[in-house]
Amino acid sequence: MARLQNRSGEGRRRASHSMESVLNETVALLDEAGVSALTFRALALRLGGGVASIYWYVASKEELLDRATDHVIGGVLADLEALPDGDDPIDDLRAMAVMLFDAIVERPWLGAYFMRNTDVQSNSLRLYERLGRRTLRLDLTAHQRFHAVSAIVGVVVGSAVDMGQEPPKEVLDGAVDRDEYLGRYAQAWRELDPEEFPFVHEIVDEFDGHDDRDQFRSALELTLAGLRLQAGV
Amino acid sequence: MARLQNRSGEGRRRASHSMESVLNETVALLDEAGVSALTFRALALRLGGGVASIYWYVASKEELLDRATDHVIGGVLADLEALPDGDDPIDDLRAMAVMLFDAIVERPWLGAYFMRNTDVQSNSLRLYERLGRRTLRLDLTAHQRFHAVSAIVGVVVGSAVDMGQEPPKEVLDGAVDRDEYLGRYAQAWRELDPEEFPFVHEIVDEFDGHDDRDQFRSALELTLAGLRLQAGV
DNA sequence: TTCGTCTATCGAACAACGTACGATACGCTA
DNA sequence: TAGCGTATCGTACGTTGTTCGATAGACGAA
Repeated sequence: MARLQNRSGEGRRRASHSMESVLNETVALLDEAGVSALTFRALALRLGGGVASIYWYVASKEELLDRATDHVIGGVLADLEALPDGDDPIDDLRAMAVMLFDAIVERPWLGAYFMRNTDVQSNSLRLYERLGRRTLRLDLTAHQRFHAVSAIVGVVVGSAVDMGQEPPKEVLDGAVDRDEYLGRYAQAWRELDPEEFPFVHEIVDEFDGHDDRDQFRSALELTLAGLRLQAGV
Repeated sequence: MARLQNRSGEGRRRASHSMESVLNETVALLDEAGVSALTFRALALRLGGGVASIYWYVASKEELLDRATDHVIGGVLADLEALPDGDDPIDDLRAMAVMLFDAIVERPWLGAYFMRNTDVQSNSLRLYERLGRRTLRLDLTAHQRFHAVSAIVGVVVGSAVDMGQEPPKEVLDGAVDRDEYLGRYAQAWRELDPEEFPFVHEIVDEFDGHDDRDQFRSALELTLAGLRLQAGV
């Protein structure tokens, strides 16, 4: 039945893709509706082609995600390289970390895949290099340098993973906004026994309506302060 | 055909579960073979029952993972509460963070689910409270306190997420051990252009065969040093 | 006992997913 | 025109989370 439509002449055109278009549509899909929306079928639909075609460009979904991640990290890297070198390496590190974090805030799905496989993600490796290079002017051992950069990346990723969790669908639908969602948790916390949860009560107002960027900045500041101490600058 | 076996009299006994046994087998499955091995069918097999029975205890896989996580966090919490209060709150915080981290090292799957939903994960909330309470004796604002505890949890989770990634199956099978796996990456890095990747070359020997615990401890130390500075103690 | 009700279990089916396979269209060179 | 490498696609397979309706067992009321 349906086969008759495929006779040729009148039949549906074959789609024509490219690595670029595949990655772009993958990223668009991830941006619009999160990781759970990225399926080979949905992606094929967007590309106007068949499901199996995608496998010509990518061997698995894992590789698709790695490549999509590296694709957008490439953009972040370009922005990062446009950043001028300042006098203070630690200030530079902060600026870079904030930039990376902002990119992940814009695309929360990044957090889960960033830096997962530097074979495929060559831009991630370049970004790691870029970060680390700023530590070369600090008075540290190679050991300390390695750990310092890992710590900074850890702060970024750690904060980002928190936010990378797909919010409940009520929030995704827009039926409930983020502040109200946070507020519900805050309310539940407020109803806890103050004797048993003194700390939670102390900070519940801070938690309610808090900004993820502030939280990240504070964590980063602590790490950088520690690093500054270690480097003696 | 197969239906004849189910006549009764000679038929298979009905299984009898409990929330405890469901969670225990879930944890056992996760411990033995990782998140990808946790399927309702595999779990049902272990429990000696049917697949649908699990849904009497849990509404979804997500809830199963949340409850399983909270189940083991309960144990960690007990260990944490056995820890004596020292003179220095920051030393106490370090001890607690290390304890939590060690628990996640033992069960890498924990990292991905810990603290995801404090509705279900009441033990995680208690653990958060326990951590935060140590900051009450520091000279900080509520704002700073909130961020400090978030930062510490962030360091733990951030380090743990790195390690929580399921290793390639060659490592899981035991065909390749972790050091050799790290070594391959190190080798690939060593073959990069030293002009283009000076930092990667500087730290490749540190990366090769590095201990995740060291890496975590260093990151934690930086954060705690920053916190100590902030609190002025 | 007999009935009904509440708890718990289970087989079977469903839709959606990642993936494999074989067929085939298209553009090029010989 | 024939052949070949590139690229596309319909289709099917096995596995997954989840749903549904049936039903077994325990226990108190009649």
